[in-house]
Amino acid sequence: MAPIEEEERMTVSVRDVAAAASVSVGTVSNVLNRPDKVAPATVARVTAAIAELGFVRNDAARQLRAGHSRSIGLVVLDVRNPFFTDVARGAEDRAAEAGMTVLLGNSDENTDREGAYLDLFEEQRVAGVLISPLADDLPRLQRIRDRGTTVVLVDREVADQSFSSVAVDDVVGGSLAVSHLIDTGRRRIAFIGGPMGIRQVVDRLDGARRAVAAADAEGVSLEVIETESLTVLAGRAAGEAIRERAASDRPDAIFAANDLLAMGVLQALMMQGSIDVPGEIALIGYDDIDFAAAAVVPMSSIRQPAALIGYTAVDLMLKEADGETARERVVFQPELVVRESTSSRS
Amino acid sequence: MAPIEEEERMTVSVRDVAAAASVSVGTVSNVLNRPDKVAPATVARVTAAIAELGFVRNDAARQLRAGHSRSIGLVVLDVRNPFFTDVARGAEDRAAEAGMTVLLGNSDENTDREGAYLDLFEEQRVAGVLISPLADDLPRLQRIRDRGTTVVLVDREVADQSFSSVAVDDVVGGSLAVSHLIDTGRRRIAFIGGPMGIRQVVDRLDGARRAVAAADAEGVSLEVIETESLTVLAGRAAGEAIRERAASDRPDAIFAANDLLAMGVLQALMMQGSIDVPGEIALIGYDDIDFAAAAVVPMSSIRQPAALIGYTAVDLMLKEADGETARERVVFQPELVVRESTSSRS
DNA sequence: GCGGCCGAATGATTCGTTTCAGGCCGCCAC
DNA sequence: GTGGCGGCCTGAAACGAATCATTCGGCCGC
Repeated sequence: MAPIEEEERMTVSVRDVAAAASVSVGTVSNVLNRPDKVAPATVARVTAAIAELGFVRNDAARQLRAGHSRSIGLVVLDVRNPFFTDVARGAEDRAAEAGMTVLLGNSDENTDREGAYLDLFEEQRVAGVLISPLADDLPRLQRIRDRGTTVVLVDREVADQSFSSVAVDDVVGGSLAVSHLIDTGRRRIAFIGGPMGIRQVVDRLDGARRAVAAADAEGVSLEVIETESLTVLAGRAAGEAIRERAASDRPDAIFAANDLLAMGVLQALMMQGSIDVPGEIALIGYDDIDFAAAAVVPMSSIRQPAALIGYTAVDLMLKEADGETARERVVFQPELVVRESTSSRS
Repeated sequence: MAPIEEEERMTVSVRDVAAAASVSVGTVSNVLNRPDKVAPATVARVTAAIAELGFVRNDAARQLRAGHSRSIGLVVLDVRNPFFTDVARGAEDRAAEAGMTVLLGNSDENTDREGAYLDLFEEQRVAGVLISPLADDLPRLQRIRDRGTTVVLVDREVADQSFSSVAVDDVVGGSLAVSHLIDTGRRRIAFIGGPMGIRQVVDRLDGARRAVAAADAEGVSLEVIETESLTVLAGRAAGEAIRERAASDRPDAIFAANDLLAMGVLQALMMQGSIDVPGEIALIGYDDIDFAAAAVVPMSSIRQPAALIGYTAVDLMLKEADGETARERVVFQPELVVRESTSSRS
């Protein structure tokens, strides 16, 4: 007895469509790609056959022939960070304009995962890779580029012109944040952020240091509290550590390396209403994510044009892939957004 | 004068590797896929050649041969909603266990974009599609399924067993939320959510209605305020409309269809401290995203096991694709999380 | 009536990988 | 000495769409 045929796995190919419409495969391909080159009656016949058979193009075959895909790879540090989803949105918008797609990879601040995505994207022969790189593995990116895949750095610059890049000046951002704290009367400032392998963190801290150095005020100190990641959880841990200190030993202002951290810090400080923000401690974050404005205490932050960064990154990638321009560096300026969490002590 | 050779677009294939290592292409493929079947010395030679030439597998060719890809498509309503990024994380985890990848598509509550992603995924011959469908275009999904792509519904059930699905009982969730509001003494309840094309919204409203009907209290009313989307912005607009009403005309409790909306409503109500939450109006959201706990007024919400939903969805997809089991429906139960935004009037 | 031309359609070939039926060789058992 | 076996390797045949040099047929102009 023959086994029951479970499921008719119908794989309809151009050949089948061609047969059904009594034309050659070449003509089917033309209908698909240059319908104006085919006689209207034929187009109609082929289209009907496609609909009837439920033909769906096989992208793998297309790509194999074309040599490259119509997708763009984007590797970000943390998808759960609204800043990066905004970047992704911007990238998607520009990609859609060019009829392309964005594949989103999440390195989760983890070198191995970052590497896995890079491998994947290279194997997929994506048109380009946009990456917010974790550490300084530029040689690797260079190798990828040398093998023919365009690479654009997101939120990261590199001194020589070896890559196109889109970034925001994080040193200026850090400086803006801390100058603001000093201007509103704070003196014992703490920077919370990490790991120090991440460039953004280092730059923002650098900016903070410069603001302190440049301050036209006395007795300004800067304490650095390193965290293991840039998440709400890490922020909460850091905040709890501060809450447990003697009141005299606490900073009177905190600059968190991003809003996620800042939200965690805020939660920890306010737990059981133990520490008043901004009365006792002022708090400023970075990125100005949507939720910052809706926090327990509406949070001051440094705004970056997230969607625009993504949009521009894809733009540069397309330009470079076209060989149209030389590599290009775009740098946006951050902007201070003042809310209640840094208002002066009443 | 010959034009300068701009860039040596080197496309290294298995054939080149084979030549370099003096073996056949079949052997190179074996080294790549079943190294244990190849003599150690040969493996070493081939591996060296791969490294030297910088060979990178061409996924398109692999896929073409295999007939299907090692990716899973996931279409969500809104990437900016942390609930969905959590679902995506869960899905990624399960996919990674199976050596597969998740492609994330964002329909943005837009039918066209949803359709575009479905087309794309089908052309890519993904192993399966997980979708949180926008409206009731089941026939379309059925067609996709009939053409051989496994489809799993996420956060959506369907009466007959025509699809595997993972969902949370939103009617129960809506009921939980409103019962809680009634239990804490609220009477004039407003439901904020929309568009009504989205099933989750309708079900949560349905649950709300049931809770009102079942209430063991007098004078309970339910007003429905429809929004255009489930975003912070839409919530803010709805909240502003309420703030502008005469105090006597305002509800004393609001149930928002998700936390994003709720955050927007909260922002609007508290603007200039005009309306006290929960004193004047209690507020409860849905999803229990991380930021809910850190809101101006820590927000009560209905918790769903987001990551688990994603994980399970991939799991069901893999099972169904293996033909291992019949289609399966998994339903999780939501959970009430009480915070300050619904505490009783002091 | 014929050469020339043009739009339309053809179909063999290509992309890079995996698979699979064989082939070769050395070794063991009889 | 021969048959059989297993380990290792080979190379041709797919997979499905796109390309492009050809061919076909009809029409115009002379």
